[in-house]
Amino acid sequence: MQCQTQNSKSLRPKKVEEQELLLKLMSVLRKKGYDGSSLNVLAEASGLQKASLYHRFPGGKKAITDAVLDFADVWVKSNICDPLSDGSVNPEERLKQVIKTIGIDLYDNGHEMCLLRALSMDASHGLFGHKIKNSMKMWIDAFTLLGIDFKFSKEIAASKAVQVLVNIQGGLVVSESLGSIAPFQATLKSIENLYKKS
Amino acid sequence: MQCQTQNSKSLRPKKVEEQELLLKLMSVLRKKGYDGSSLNVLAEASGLQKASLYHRFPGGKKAITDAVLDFADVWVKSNICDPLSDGSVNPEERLKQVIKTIGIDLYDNGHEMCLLRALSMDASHGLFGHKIKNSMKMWIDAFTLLGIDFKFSKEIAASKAVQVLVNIQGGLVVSESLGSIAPFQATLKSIENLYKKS
DNA sequence: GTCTATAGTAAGATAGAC
DNA sequence: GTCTATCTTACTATAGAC
Repeated sequence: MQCQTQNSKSLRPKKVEEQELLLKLMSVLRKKGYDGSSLNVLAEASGLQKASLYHRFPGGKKAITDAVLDFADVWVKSNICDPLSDGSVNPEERLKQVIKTIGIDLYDNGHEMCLLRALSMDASHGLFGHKIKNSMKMWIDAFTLLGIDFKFSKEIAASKAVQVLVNIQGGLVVSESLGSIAPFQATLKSIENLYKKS
Repeated sequence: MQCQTQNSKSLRPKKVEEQELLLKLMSVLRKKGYDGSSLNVLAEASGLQKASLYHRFPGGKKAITDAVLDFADVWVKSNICDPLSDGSVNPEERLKQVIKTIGIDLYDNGHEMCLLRALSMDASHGLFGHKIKNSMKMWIDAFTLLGIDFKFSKEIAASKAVQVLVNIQGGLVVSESLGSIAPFQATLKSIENLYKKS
């Protein structure tokens, strides 16, 4: 996910960095969804012109969204999934840290939307349904492994993992609808309780 | 919500019933969201031409969506909120029946989307945010009253009501992402457990 | 109340200069 | 690699006949 090809000389128009470009494009897709993210909007947000976006992503809007989905997957794997199964930390601490990452870095305390949900409407679900499903599975598998480390059975761990995702997604939707981050915050708290041994 | 004005004579082109018209329009908005619901699509789904839709809804797409949101509110009030506070039935039975209504009639076992969520993206949130907030509050207030009938404190009842909405919304999102109704079904079950006294 | 036809605008996408 | 300019299509919205 770094810039691999930088022309050695003649850097007049200066290539926009892939990573920050994808971040800007992702920001638009999260807010506006697929149908609402026109190339005009994507171009303005990225600082490039439409034709430049087509040069970077010859497949147009679909290719942009594919790249953003892959970029998000890499981020989630390294910031959520991998920390969740880091054997050098105890499960309680892992969960606590990851919930913090989810709340702050990923969703900005409930102010940011979920990319997968933003792409869940008819048109984009048809185009990216398979990737969305795999990304969601990645989350659930990671939390299932955590549940097993908590000594829950495989079945209980899988059930709790689904509940985690339901709580995150539902908390985001309700918070946005009400215009208050309180439901999302309460929901993150309740996820910790899901794994409390009692 | 019935047809109030039917021309006594000369019913050549036959007016399309308001109720079934709104149902067809709502179906499109739920699936495709605001940006994805073009007037061409809305016209085709409704069986009317674009110009006829403008005649019925002079404000265009925004007016259509406003009418659909009002229509949905009436449905939810009479099929969800009112039954939840029906004093002639005990709270346990009320909850059971309403969960059945939510699961089957409203969301078709998790196959149908939530209208409020479908309208939650940037553009439509800006236009209908106030109505979305009020509709969501209506749900929460109704479940809060139910919790009070269950003898929970006002605060606990309000907290449980939010959890109900979080579970419904989250269950729908996760079910759609995974392409399986199981998470939504499990989520509805867990709502009943929220009100189990023990 | 519904229709066909059309105006005006914004969309996705490409060609070619620098 | 980025840009301006342009093509074609789809969109919102309106005019006017039946």
